[in-house]
Order: sequence, then structure tokens, then C-alpha cells
Amino acid sequence: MKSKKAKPEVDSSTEEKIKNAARTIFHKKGFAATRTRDIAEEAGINLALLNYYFRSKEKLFDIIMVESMQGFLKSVSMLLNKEDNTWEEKIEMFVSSYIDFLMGNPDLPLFVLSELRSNPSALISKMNMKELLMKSHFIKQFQEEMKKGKIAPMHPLHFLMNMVSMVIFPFIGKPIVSSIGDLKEQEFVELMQQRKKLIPHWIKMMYKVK
Amino acid sequence: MKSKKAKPEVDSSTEEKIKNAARTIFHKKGFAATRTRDIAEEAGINLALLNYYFRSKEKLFDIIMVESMQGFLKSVSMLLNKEDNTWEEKIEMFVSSYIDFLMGNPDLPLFVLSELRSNPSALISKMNMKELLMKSHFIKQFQEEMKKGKIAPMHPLHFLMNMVSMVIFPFIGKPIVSSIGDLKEQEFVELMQQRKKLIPHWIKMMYKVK
DNA sequence: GTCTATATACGGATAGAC
DNA sequence: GTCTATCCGTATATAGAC
Repeated sequence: MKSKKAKPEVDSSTEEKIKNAARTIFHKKGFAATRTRDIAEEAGINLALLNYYFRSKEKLFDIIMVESMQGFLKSVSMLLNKEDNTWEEKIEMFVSSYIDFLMGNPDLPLFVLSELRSNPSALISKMNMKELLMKSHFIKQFQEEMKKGKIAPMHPLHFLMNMVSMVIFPFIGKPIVSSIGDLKEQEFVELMQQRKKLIPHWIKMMYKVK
Repeated sequence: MKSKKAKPEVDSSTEEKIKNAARTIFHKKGFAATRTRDIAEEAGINLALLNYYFRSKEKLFDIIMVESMQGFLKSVSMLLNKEDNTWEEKIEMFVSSYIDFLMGNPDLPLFVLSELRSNPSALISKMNMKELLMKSHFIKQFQEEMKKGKIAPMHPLHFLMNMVSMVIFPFIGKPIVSSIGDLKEQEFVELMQQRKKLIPHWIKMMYKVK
């Protein structure tokens, strides 16, 4: 779109301001419900500038979407592929850092998952997550434990789904959860903090062979 | 909208056809991305008829939304308030019936949760889920177990979130999950069938006091 | 690069014939 | 009740001045 200057500007160049505004609003409302006017206003610039920098709403959206997917998956894959920790340690690190990440990006999971529904194969196929996750060192460790008989045998996907779901779901269901539990924002945060310790504990318990 | 006939027609009256079409498309694409023209086409009728029966897109949407919320919560609250089973039995019944329900309505959870984000307090406040769930017989049973020291003490919300998330998340994340695991539709179904037995087992394990 | 003004397209809703 | 044709608001995108 625009060539980088030799001396890069501060992070709030016009282009960055638009991207940040777009990220905020796309995450909150999704592609279809977002109006470019709202992005322009949020960014404090004029509507025409948005098209000057990004040509179209779709193009801007694609950029945000790719970055969001990367953020969504980065911490997962990074941790899962470290070779120098036990799988229990990795779970602790993953759960803790992912909850922190989601506290700063609470709208991201619902955004990614619901946009993926409208747009099934397009992006997913590009980033081959199968290799990334199913053949990761972490999954291998997990399969080792099964061989040793220390945890019950099952498809590794169950394990992955359970861990990720327990971390992510409270953020996806935040409105309902807060309503059911009658939680103020601060109380929600406290519950999430508790889960950093609780989830790894639960995971260690739940797969034990009797 | 339209007064019921004394002899009710078959289920595929025009009004029902439109509602069914609307449900399908709203669930798949959400409110903003759905065009009334698509609903009309899916229903096999003309666009004008849609407005004749439901006045506006919003009105039609509200009807679908309320029904969806009820479906989304009905099986939860029904089972949780039965008085004549142990909590372990209730978990088994809930998980099994809810997974079956979601197999027939795979798009419903993501639909409800993402529309709730745009429309926070509107509907949620109407159906007071706090009373329904937190004061349910099921939660009381759970709290009894904690008093007896049979399961570790914690906020009941953790328990609720974990159970619901393990059931729902695979459906919400189906595109990603299927991509990661390289699953065909049939394989996905098999995994879900397995979870009917696995989730109750995991839940019994994970809260045990050492 | 940034703005104002405007062209153009699209989607929801209605008028009116049958 | 159901259709065709059309209106009209809204949102994206562009032209053109500064």
C-alpha cells in the first residue's frame, strides 16, 4: 500500500491509526455490521483516507483478519513447540499466558470464529495448522504419556479441544456468564485469574487412569 | 401477525417456511450479513411476502432470536432443575442430550453468542438466567458435595463454564478443529459421540480432592 | 496526504396489480 | 395471499480541490 520510510514514524502514523481503529471495530461487530464511516471516525480521520490507504473495506478487513488469526494461534503454537519443558509445565505456561492475552483482546476469539464461519476455507487452508499442532512436540509428549499408560488413551484432539475451550469459552460467553453469575467486571477478572491455576490442575486430574 | 386458523395448517405454511429459511440463514451468517432477499429465496417465496408476514427484517430476526435463545437454554435449565437424580447422573443426561441437540443445530451456539455481543443487555435481562441456573437444584447438589469435602471448593460458575464449554466449543470451533485434525464430517461426528461418555467421566475426575 | 462533495450500488421496504 | 416493479435510505468508493 505505502512504502516504509527509512526513518519509521511513531506507531501512530495514519496507516496505523486506521488499522488500530479497524481492529477494534471489526473485532467488536464483525465484518458485515462494521461501517467504514465508524472506522474513520474511531481513527479520527476522514472516510476518503481509508480508501486512499487500503483501497477497500475488504482489503482492510483481510489484513486485520490475517493478523488476528496469527495472534489467535501464535501463543498456542509457540508454546507447544518448545522442546525443553514437561507437558505439565507447558500447560501451565500456555494457560496463564493465553488468559493474559485474552484479557487484553477479549473480543478476538468470537471475532475469529464467527468470521471463519462465513468464510470457511479461505484463510484456514493457507496456514497449515495441522502440521503446526498435531505434529508438535507437545502432542508427541502427550502421546508418550498414553503409551506409558499414565493417561487414558484418546484422540489428541480431545485433549486440545478441552484445554483450549476451558480457556477461551469464558471470553466468548462473557455476556451470558456475567449475567448468570451477576458479575461485575472486576469479579470476572478475578475468576479468570483463578483459572490460571485451576485449569492446569483440572487437566492433570481429568486424564488420570484409575 | 396472522391469526391462527382453527384447523392449523401443516407445518409448512408460508409463515413457517419463511421462519425456517430465516433461522437457517441467520444462524449461518448472523443478522448483519443476512439479506432478506436470501431468506426469501431460501423459502421459495417472494421478497415482498416476507414483509407482508413480518413487517421488517428486525421483527423477523427478533422472533428467531428469542426462539434460538430458548432452545439454547432450555435443555440446560430443564435438566438442572430435575429433583430426582444425582448430580453425576444429571451431567450424563445433560451432556448427551445437548450434544445430540447441537448435532442438529451446529450453528446455533455461535449465532447466539455473537449476536449477544452486538446486542448485550436487550434479551438477556428478560430471561433471568441467574435465578434459573445459580439457584437450581443442580447447583445446590454441587454445593452440597463441596460442603461434604467430596469435591474441591470453588465458585459454581467454574463448574458450569467447564461443562458447557467442553460440550459447546467443538461446535463453535468446528472449522478450525476439523482443519487441525484433518477430519471428515463423519470423523467429527464420531468424536462428538465419544465425548458423550468422555466428558462426564472427565468431570467426575477433575474435581476430586487429592 | 487530507479534505469535501458526489457518484454508484445495494438492500430493505412499499405500492399496487392480480 | 402472492406477485412485479419501484422507491428510497444507507454505505462504499471515487473525483477533484487544497
